[in-house]
Amino acid sequence: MLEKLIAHIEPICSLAAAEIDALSEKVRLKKLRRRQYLLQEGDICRCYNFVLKGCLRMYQVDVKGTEHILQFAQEDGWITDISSFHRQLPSKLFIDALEPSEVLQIQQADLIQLYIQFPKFDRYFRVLVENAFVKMQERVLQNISSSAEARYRSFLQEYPALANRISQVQIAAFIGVTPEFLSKIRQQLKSG
Amino acid sequence: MLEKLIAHIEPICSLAAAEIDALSEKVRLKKLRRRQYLLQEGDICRCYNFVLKGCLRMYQVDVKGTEHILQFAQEDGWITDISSFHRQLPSKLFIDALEPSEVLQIQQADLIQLYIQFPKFDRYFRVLVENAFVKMQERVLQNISSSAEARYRSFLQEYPALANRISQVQIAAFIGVTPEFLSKIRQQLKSG
DNA sequence: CGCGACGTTGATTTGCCTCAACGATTGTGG
DNA sequence: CCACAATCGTTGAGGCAAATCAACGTCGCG
Repeated sequence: MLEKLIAHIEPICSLAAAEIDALSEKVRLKKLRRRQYLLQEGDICRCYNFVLKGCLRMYQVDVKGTEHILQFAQEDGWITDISSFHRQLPSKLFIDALEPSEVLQIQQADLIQLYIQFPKFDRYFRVLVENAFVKMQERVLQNISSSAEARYRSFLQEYPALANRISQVQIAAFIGVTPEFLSKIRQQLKSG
Repeated sequence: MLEKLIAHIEPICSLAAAEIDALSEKVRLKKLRRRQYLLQEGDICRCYNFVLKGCLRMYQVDVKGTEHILQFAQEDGWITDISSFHRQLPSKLFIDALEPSEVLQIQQADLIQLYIQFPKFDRYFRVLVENAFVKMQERVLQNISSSAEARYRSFLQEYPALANRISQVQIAAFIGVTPEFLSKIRQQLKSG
C-alpha cells in the first residue's frame, strides 16, 4: 500500500532508502465507509491524507445549509485542510468520503519531523502545493470571468473521469451553481 | 534593499550567513514606472519578484478585452506566474505596476540552484506557497458561495490598506463584478 | 415495500450585466 | 501653466443569467 505513495513521490523527487523507511514508519492506513467524515467543522485537522482508493471531498456549509465544494480527491491525490493543519486551529471545513475509500495518513508532528530530518520532503510538498495553487488560481479566474456553462464545460474537460463518478449535485456544488440550473445547462448542451 | 527580503524570510525560517550570501548574489533590483509590464501574455515568466516598494497586479485579459485580476502585490509580497515560471512555458497572464515600484528579482535557474545548495529555501517557499494557497482557497469559496456585496465587504476587511490605494476599477476586476455594479454596491452600503 | 436522494421541468423573481450619459479628477503634451 | 484627453466614479433604463420555489418520476437502499 505504501508503494502507491512512493510511486507518486518518485517522479517529483526520488527518495533514498532511508527516506522511504522514515516515511513508511510515519504512515498509517485508514479505511472509510461512504459518507464517513475525515474532518468536521470545528475539528482540528491533524493529518495529511493520501488517497489509495475511493473518492473524497472537502467542503464548507453556509448558513443556509448549502454545501460548497473546495476540492475532490481521488486515487493518488492528497486532501487536507492546510490552514487548520498548519496552525492547529479549528477548521471551517468538512472532509468526507463519497465512496468507500482508503487513505494513508501522516500526523502533523510526524510530518514536521520528516521535514527536519529529510529536507527532500520540503521539496516534495513544495512542488505539490505549487501545482495545487496553480489549479486554484485557474479556478478563481474561471469564477470571476466565465459563465456557469463555461465552468461546467471546463470541469468536464479537466476531470472527465471524476465527472462519471460523482453525482451532479456534487458537480454543481463545485462549480458554484444550483443543481437545478446545472440540469438546464446539460439540456442545452445536448440540443446545441 | 536586501534587508527587507531577509527580514521577511527570517520569521519563517532563519537563515545562516552562507544562505544570506548565496541569496544576495542571485538577487537583482528592478525599478518600474507606473503601467510598466513585468510580464505579458505569451512571455515566459523568468523571475520570482519580491516587492520592495509600490504595488503590482497580475491579471488575465479575456476575449472581450476585460481584465480579471488574480493577485495584487504590495511591499513585502511576492508576485510571479508560478505556472509559467516552473514549466518555462508561455504565460496567459500579465503583470504590471499600478504605481512606480521596485522589485527584487530571482532568475529561474538561480532559484533552482538555491534549492539544491540550501534546502532551507525549499522550506521557505513551501510555507510561502501554502499560505498563498490557503488564501486562494478562501477566495474560491467566496466566489462560489457569496454575493458581490459580501465579496466586496470581505475584500475591504482583508485588504483595508490596499483598498485605499487602488481604484475601484481594480477592485471590481478582482472580486469579479463590473465597475458600475460595484459603484451601486458602495452606494447601498452607505445608506444601509 | 417505502423512503429519501437524485435529476428534471416550469413559473417567477432577482442579482448582476450592458449600454449610454454625465461631471469630476487626473495626467499629459504643447 | 493651461487645454485637452483619458480615466474614473456615478446614475439610470433595460435585459439576461442564474436563483428560488414547487412539483414530479425514477432509482437505489434500508
